[in-house]
Amino acid sequence: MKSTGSRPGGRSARVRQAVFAAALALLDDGQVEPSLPEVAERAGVASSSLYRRWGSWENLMAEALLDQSEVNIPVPDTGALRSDLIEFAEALATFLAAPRVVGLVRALAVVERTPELDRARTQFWDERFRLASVMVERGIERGELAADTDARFLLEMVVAPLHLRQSLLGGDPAAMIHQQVDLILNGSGRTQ
Amino acid sequence: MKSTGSRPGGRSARVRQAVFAAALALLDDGQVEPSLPEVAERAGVASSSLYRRWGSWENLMAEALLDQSEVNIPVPDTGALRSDLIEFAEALATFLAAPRVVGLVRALAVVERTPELDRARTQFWDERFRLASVMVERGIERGELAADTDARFLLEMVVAPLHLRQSLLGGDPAAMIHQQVDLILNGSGRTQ
DNA sequence: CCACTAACGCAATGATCTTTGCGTTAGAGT
DNA sequence: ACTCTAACGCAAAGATCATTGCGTTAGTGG
Repeated sequence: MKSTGSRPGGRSARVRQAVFAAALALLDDGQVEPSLPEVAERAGVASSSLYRRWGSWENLMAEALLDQSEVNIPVPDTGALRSDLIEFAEALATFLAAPRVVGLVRALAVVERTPELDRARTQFWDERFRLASVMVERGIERGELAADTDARFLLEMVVAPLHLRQSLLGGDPAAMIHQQVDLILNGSGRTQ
Repeated sequence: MKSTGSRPGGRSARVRQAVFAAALALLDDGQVEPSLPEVAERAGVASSSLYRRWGSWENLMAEALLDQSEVNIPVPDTGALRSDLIEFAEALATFLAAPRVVGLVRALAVVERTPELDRARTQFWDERFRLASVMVERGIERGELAADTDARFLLEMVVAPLHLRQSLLGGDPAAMIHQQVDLILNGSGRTQ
């Protein structure tokens, strides 16, 4: 049979990668929301292909996001939870200020809410929180936190203020990291 | 003399209000970033007037934001800081889910950063945190918090996770409000 | 009440985006 | 190797955005 399946191999894959690379490169150049024709030209493909495939910049970004897994913060292991969280938060603050990441986050915030995209976004964030959770787990093993500590919640408390400042308030996210981590650890019913 | 001054009265003021109302109405309809012609048509004015006056959707939003002060969360006074913060956070969570607010927040997050907009945004947030600070001040007066408590920081810790879930993560912001407030108060070196 | 003019509306223009038909190309299946 | 077809490129057509010149309107100041 000829199959009814899609065709993700070969040429399509090359176009896909070229487009993602071009899109991210435009973000790096400071472009906040490039048009599809701009992306197409930079990628060396026809803009009609982009319109047919993604339809909009937001949809393209959402896919590029899930594709490029280089969107990661290194998880430190300094031997103590407090310094781990501070180091992680500082790396995150720097990371969030990069043009590419600003563009990604904006796109994520604006993209149309479809069931597929919701699943993609959930998967994206779950994965990142899962990676960061090892810091909390090590903290629990060292006895710095109660065994039933909600790692996801704790990490949300760490990253949320950084995101808020970066995307809305506009201040310096890094300025309050120590204050934050101290508050969170102090309030997390630490055992020591 | 004939003066060189501007002319903010009468007709101009009517156009201004009509445009702001139309812009917010479009946000209510789910439009994230309406074009100036769209706003103009809804407002019943010529689009050329919008281009001359504001030049872009971003500039228009900045002015509309500062003009429409109806963007406020009622500040509760229940007699205890914990219940004040919980009530406030729950109202905020509901508020953030309203289409108009989703639009405003998205617009604020997506808008290009110009010096004017930075000032407008800073003023906007300063004013809102100032209003909410009375909760913290009353808490200090009641002896629930240390006198040198950083009200702005504490409030950022309250609102940040709600914003994060609403605009990025996608979960239910209200689900963790108690957990949040307990953590924050517990970690704020409360005196009781 | 009259003169002045900032701000407006209208309409033409050019730029850019978006859609669409059609022929072509290059992987996929046999 | 050969066939099939999804996805692509090209280019035309239409839609929308953005700019600009010019006449008109309605507050402003005397």
